[in-house]
Amino acid sequence: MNKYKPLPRKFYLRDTVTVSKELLGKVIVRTAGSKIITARITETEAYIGEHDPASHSYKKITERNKVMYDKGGLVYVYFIYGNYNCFNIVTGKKGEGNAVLIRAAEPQEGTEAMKKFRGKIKNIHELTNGPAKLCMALNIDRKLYGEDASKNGSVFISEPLKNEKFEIVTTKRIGITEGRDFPYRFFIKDNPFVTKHKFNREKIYN
DNA sequence: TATTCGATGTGCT
DNA sequence: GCACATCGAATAC
Repeated sequence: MNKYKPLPRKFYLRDTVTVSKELLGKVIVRTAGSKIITARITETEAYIGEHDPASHSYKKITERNKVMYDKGGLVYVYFIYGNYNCFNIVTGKKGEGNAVLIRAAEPQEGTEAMKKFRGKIKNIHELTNGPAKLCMALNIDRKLYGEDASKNGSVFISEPLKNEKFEIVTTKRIGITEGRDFPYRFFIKDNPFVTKHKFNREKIYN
């Protein structure tokens, strides 16, 4: 378990788009007791409070979004559509209101545990290829709201054990009605553990 | 294979 | 009340 080390705070204290892209290929480490689940991030979206009407932080601080205005590296989990959770990491400095939504990942360690959390699935790609699926597989819910992902806690982000080369594809974001034209969705090219969507074919930069 | 639609609870108006 | 950063089953083709 000590093979994983949290990325430092300063990683998150940067431009949200930069952090979104650089989170690709990093590893989510989820610990619960002696068990460990890890998954390599394959898809992210940027939400930027200042100019982005799709962001929960576009208007003002509320009980739900307040952690987005705290310092980069904290975990923002929100509940959506009556059933699901989504996992985000706050970026930038205190007061800015930015976050990166982790939309998909590639299971590494603990796949049996993930299957148990997910229930019946037909194939392994369905385990984590969507923001709510990822949360189910990693047993992430609002209890983790405000956790520090730059500390060695129950959930954090680490460098991968071995770096693999990949290309990044940029598209518009998925599943939103406002601010849909911003090219703020990023995923690893040709990786099967990515949300299936027609935007995958309408990529914006190579 | 592509598209539609219901389930579901919380936060904000 | 209603909209919602979704999923998965059902329907249409």
